[in-house]
Amino acid sequence: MSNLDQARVASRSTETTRAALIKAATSVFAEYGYDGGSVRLITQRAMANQAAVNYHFGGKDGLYREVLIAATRAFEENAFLDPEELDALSPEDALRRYLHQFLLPLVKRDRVSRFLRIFAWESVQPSEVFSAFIAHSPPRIFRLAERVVRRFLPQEASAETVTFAMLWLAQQPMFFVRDAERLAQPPFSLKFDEDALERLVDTLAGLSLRGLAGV
Amino acid sequence: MSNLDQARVASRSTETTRAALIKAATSVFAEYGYDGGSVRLITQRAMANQAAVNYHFGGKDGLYREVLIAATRAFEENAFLDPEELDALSPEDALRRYLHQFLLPLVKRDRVSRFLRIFAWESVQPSEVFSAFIAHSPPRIFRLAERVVRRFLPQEASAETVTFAMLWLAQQPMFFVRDAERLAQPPFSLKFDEDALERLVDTLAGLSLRGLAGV
DNA sequence: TTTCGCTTCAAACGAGCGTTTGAATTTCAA
DNA sequence: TTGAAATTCAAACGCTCGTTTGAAGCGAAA
Repeated sequence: MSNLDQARVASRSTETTRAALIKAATSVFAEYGYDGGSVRLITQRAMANQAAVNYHFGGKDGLYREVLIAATRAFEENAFLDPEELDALSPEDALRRYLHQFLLPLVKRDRVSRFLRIFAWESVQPSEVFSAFIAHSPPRIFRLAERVVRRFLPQEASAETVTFAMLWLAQQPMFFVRDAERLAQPPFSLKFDEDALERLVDTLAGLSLRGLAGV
Repeated sequence: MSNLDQARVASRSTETTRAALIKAATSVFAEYGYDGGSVRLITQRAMANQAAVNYHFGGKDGLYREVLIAATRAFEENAFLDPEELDALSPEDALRRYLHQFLLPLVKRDRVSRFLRIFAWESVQPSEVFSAFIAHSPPRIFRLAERVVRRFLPQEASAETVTFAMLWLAQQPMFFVRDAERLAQPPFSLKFDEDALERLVDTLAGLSLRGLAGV
């Protein structure tokens, strides 16, 4: 009908506003978390009206859901890290690849970095939206980590041991990404350029592979 | 003067109110962080008047500062973990002791657990009060972790490597303590009783000592 | 050009926040 | 017992929050 056609044509400016809001919301939620990120700041950065959030997404929670969908899509992109790509590598290389990929946000301040930071917020301040969102599909970072640790652990390892090891590995890069800004200041004063990132990957891979005693 | 005497004597009921406020503030800030924890909820739990916070502590930030002081005192207590106690143990036992001590909050829902959770909040949402508080004295958990890793690393290890390894170790127990509630729910469903805690210490100690390849 | 949805907009609403106020109450030396 | 200082209290202030409202702007079909 003409209604639909109108909607489709008019959706060009609609999509502009929607996309600007999602982009602004991603950066705001990454900075301040879901509760701390205000609709006023989001619409200000998106150069949109405050009411636009409710008009296009039904409310703040609807906008956040769209951000999470975009984040999931970004992680699922094969360009980020393909599960089968991990299987093709040796266990050691798979581990290094995993660490490197999830530490990349330290030097590339891109969308993925902001998505990881949103996940970090959720680990301290879980929102209902996020809980419902991941209820039936654990975040990819955990599935990839499990795939890596299973390459190392013996077949007879208990499910609990696998889970412990998986969480142990998964949170290692998340910590450095989440706390990067704090670590950049005294008393740590860690500045992450590309060389420092490589050294960090080396150190973490060494620790994870052989432990403290093997460094 | 009589003024001072009065103040000293009257301070009995004053101390009651102050202590109740600090205790309530500790649990509220542990649950909701500094920004998310409201003065109204704190005074409600302490069964005190809202204005009491400003009267006794000058404001919300003053109360938070007192909580951080109490937290520091709790960590500095030798009963928690004595740095020299670590040196008396073998490197392996020092590592196990360190992990066990910082994972204890998983089964003991005590004050220390709440203080650790406040630190977790600060790693995502740093408050000015906290930043000023730790500016010239890094939290004990990091100093202890450095002491442990130095037992393992070779003398010629670079300062950066020591820092990487120290952070790597320090954040391992913090993760499990911080995310305990989330890990208790699907898809992980980890319930931490005392036996599970021992198994977790075993697993983490094994991973940290010998790495994934040595499990 | 008129008409009709879709979208934008400024303004306001109600709720929660930290803080202030000034009076009421308690405490204790004199 | 009296009087002054310390403490408590209910109420209100000013602010930010997410959301709602109704009018204005807009583009395309008629």
